[in-house]
Amino acid sequence: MNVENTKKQMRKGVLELCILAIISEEETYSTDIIAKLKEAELIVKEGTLYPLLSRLKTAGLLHYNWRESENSPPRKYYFVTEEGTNFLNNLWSSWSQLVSSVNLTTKQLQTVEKLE
Amino acid sequence: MNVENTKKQMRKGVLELCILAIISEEETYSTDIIAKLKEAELIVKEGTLYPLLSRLKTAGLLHYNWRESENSPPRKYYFVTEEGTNFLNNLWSSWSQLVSSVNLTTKQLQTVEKLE
DNA sequence: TTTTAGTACCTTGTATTGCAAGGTACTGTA
DNA sequence: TACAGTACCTTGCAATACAAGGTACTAAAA
Repeated sequence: MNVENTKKQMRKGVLELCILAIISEEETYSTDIIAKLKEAELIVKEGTLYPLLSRLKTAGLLHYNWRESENSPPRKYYFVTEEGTNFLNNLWSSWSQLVSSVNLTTKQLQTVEKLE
Repeated sequence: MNVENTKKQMRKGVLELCILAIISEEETYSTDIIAKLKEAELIVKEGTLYPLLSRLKTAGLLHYNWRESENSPPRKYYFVTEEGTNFLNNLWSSWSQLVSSVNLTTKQLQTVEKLE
């Protein structure tokens, strides 16, 4: 049992929220999504992102348009459907509730942190 | 793809943090742990908790003492080892970082929330 | 023309974990 | 002796992050 591993596990389900949030802000494509996640210090690999986008697409939460680009192959620009927006809102409230639950169970830790 | 399911996925790894935090606050046993999680609106089933406690025990992060109890079978009272305390601190900082990453990627959503 | 570098797309298989569903065993009471 | 309540545990499944591999397009260099 090691921290790095648990760190990965903690992200399960959360990436969906982040990726939907990013796409809902602006139509975008995979490499750019990875870059934006990286800015927020969330390192996501292609092998993670592509299957995730496919799942969201299949579930009708995302759609995409092909767009040409200079000096590179065409890109899939994703956007969030109405259904996707609802889902995103639900995810957000689930996440908010999880954060508040964790805050309650880790009160002690937070106190220690403040004392330092 | 449904919200309930993703909600479960979001808990992966987080339960370790919460359970270690609860035990670190006070020696306690499984049924009581479940009750405390429930207070924080985290519904955890026995089939989740027992394997988790076993893993943490095997990894040397937890130990336990048997204690008699009135009107019921003996209980395993768990406590966090020194190694477990280190691990807990690492989990806490991973969690804090995840929260801050999610906050960054979902800025838009939070703004919407405030406007309501 | 051929090769290389960069970008963009995708798939397969593995490890991990939450949980449903089932079970055993101890205590005190009816 | 039977039952209810508590406490413990196991097996098998579903879901997801990711390592590791691959294809295909563009443009510039050899």
